Amino acid sequence: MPKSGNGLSCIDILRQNFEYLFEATLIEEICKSGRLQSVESDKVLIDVGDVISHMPIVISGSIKVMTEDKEGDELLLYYLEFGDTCAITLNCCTRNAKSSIRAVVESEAKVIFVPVEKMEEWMVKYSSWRNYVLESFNSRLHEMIGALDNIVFNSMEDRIKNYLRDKVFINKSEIIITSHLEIANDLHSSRVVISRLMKKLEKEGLVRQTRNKIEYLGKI
DNA sequence: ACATTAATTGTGT
DNA sequence: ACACAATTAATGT
Repeated sequence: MPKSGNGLSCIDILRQNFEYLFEATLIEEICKSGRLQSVESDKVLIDVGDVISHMPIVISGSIKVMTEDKEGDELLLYYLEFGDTCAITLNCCTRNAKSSIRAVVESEAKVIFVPVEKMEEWMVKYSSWRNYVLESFNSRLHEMIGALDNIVFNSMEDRIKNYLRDKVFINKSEIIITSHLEIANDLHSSRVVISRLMKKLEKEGLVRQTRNKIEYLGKI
């Protein structure tokens, strides 16, 4: 029994948002096989090592995707927003491999979960689906390349700035609720380094901060 | 309202 | 990187 949150059925939401992207028959199929779910913040949708049985399509809210190394340190890869789907999931599930990523809900989201078998079936059957999947694969890849050269070529200070800017954008709020420790985990750094740099950014007037809250004062 | 505790943040070495 | 101090939020009495 899928919760739709605001009383809209799955098919209404799909029609509303994907009308011009998918043909009507495909929308019906997605509705039949997929299940719509509202998920609260911090819920872990997919964890490292999980076997993927469903792929997510994000309707609203945002989802944070990261990897984890063997010491348990994380690295933020990219965010998923409206209309996005997770490319790595696609890769994993078609070959029935285990997930190398973790997906956590960043801000309360509505997500449609589609079983893997259907994905493949639709890839052949609907060109709109094929395009959607390939397109999404492509943009995820570009985001990851962006994240990579951010890491390689930018200083930690710039990485924090980018991180804050992204978070403001993704949550559509200048107010960021998070701790220095969380930022450190996301950026694969240490808490002390983040605290020092955040203090500096505060002095420069880019942010104002109180405990667990950062107010972004720069341009977006 | 106050004291206790836990978590977060700041700083010096 | 580590240790510790300072600050703040949460909780119980």
